[in-house]
Amino acid sequence: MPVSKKEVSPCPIDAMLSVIDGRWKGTILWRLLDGPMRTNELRRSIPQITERMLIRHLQELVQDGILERHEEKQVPPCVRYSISSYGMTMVPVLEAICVWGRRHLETSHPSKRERLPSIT
Amino acid sequence: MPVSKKEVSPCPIDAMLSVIDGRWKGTILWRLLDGPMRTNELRRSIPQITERMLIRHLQELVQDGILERHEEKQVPPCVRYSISSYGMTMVPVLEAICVWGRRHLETSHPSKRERLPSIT
DNA sequence: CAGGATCCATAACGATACTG
DNA sequence: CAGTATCGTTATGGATCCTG
Repeated sequence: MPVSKKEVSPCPIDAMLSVIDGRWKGTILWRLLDGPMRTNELRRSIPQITERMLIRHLQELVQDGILERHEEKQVPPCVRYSISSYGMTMVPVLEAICVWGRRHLETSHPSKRERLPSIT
Repeated sequence: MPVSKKEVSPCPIDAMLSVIDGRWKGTILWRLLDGPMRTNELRRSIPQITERMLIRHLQELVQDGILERHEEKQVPPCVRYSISSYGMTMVPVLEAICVWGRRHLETSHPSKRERLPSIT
């Protein structure tokens, strides 16, 4: 087991996790995989999320370059969020995560001590 | 955009995140990708981690079936952790995460407001 | 409708001392 | 060496009210 660059570099797993981590980010991305959505549309589609957390997470995802925010100047405001082209590079990984996650859900493992289910 | 089963099932992304989520789990798994390690060995390889969190995370990962704990009965104790065969099913996904994470680190995105670097 | 501002609860994490 | 126990801190998320 050779000394790898692990010795000196930050953990890339964490690098990605830091982007998709947050109580609802996984769910938000999951929803946006189907296409752009408006803020309220997203909110309704994730019943348990609060206004605050939705906005917060959306902003962070935008900051990280994963999402794009399209605002149509008008009253009342109309904002649409979509996965950016950079965010798209993450999609295959997200899908792999989905696949494993789905199997894990079925595998009905003893300890599901967590955040699930996020959508009921 | 058809109505998918998303309407009724928990989010599979979260399902997987719930397993690898935790301040140091990503890093721990990342290290174990190279092979089994002893508790203290792991600890030394992740300087900033505290005893408590290491043990906690290891236990959770074992509970979730991702890790295996091999204890050799002797004094002083010798415990080795390794990725279980179930955990192995997750490895390709972890690797995909690593690949994206590495690119993301290089992409030097503006907001790296997070947990990084976890290994200095 | 989108989102800012406040206030609060608590889960997650960290430091440290201790035990078989 | 591996793991417990206790305690303090802080980050995260939640509830609510408010505004252009």
